[in-house]
Amino acid sequence: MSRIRDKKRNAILNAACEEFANHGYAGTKIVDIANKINLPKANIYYYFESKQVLYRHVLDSFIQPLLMATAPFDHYDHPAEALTDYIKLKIEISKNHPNASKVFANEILHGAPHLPADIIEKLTQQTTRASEKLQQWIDRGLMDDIKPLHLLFSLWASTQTYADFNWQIKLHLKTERISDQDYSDATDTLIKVILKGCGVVSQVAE
Amino acid sequence: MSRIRDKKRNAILNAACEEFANHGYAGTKIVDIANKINLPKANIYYYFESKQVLYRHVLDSFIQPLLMATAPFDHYDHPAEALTDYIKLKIEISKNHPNASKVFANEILHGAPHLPADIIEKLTQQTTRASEKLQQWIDRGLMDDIKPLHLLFSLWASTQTYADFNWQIKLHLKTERISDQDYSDATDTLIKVILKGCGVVSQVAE
DNA sequence: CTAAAACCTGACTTTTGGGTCAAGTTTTTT
DNA sequence: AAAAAACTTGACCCAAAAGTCAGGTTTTAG
Repeated sequence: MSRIRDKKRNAILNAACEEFANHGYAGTKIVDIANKINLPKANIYYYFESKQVLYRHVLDSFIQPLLMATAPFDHYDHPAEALTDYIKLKIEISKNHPNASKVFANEILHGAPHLPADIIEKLTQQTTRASEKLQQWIDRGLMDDIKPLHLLFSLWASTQTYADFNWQIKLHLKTERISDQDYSDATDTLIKVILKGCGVVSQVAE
Repeated sequence: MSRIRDKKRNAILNAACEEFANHGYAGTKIVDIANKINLPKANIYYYFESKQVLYRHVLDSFIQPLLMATAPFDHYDHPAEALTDYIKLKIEISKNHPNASKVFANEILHGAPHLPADIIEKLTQQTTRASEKLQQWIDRGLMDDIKPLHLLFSLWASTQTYADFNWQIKLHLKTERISDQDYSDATDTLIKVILKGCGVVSQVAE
């Protein structure tokens, strides 16, 4: 049974993701995706009926993991653990899936013109849940009285930036590639500042 | 002397900025910019010789204020004041110039393909200066030992997000327009979390 | 008032890039 | 081994969007 299909489709999706990440939807040419993996353009159209459809498949291919990032807010019942893990997870995603993050960022930046409604629905649900969890912790005195949504916006942006705006990060770190050490520094700095900044009580103290 | 020129060029630059912000460079059509201000397309070409040139002028028209955001790091010699003012200023910019911020964000997101070298140079200088200032304050014990660059990345991202990703902000705040109250909440939350998170000593205590 | 300069624009050309297709080759199935 | 199915691709088509221009109108300078 043809495994060629799966293999090729995957190669195309990967190349497409990179192109869409670097040039946006409108700025991406099918022929560039094709060239990147040494295929004639027509071959792309054998596997994906249109640019729109290809883009949708790219979105689908990574959207689930991205939406899963708020999981720590469900898994733990203490802000120290949850915030720590959330930051770690989000930085990890920025490190390992920068292109996916960029495509997603592009989408949001332009008002989500291609995001299917069910994805948007899930996005709001995740955020609402995380926000409610934070409010509970605030009410229980486990952290300072801080607007949960604004904290989430800040966390989201601060972690996302290592993928979305990695050009700038590299520029200022004066490096060609953001190193493991840099990601580690980013994670540590964020965890330190956010936990202390939110007045999260140490877990053992509970 | 013809003031028509200045007036029209300005109207075009504004319309162009909004279009470029919402659709990116490649996704923006000259005819849409023209329609937005009820001009025939050819009129745009009377004032700007090409799409590229128009885009450059849009960048030039707002880049100076954006680069000025780090001024508080030069004006003050204490992290409490400097960080507070920087956050206020950046949120103010996100509030008042969301389109400029978006165009800039798009540029960075895609690896700054159109940013002139001198702008990039200024950008790194500003960041370096702010970073050095932070390090001095850390050395003088005015705040915790935190990686200055990563703190700056976080601040930049957290404030920028209210312009760049305002679609998402609106979605989660369940509002059509981010209100003054929301911007105020954002500013307060950020100042509170960051100052405390960085262990910035209160100014009077010095 | 008039000539020059600046401005305006409908109709046009050119370029770009998404999408198609017919005529192949390769792989799979029986 | 032969038929069917899956895959491949060069050459093409076409719509959209960038860009041009000739011949007009309006504004400005003297």
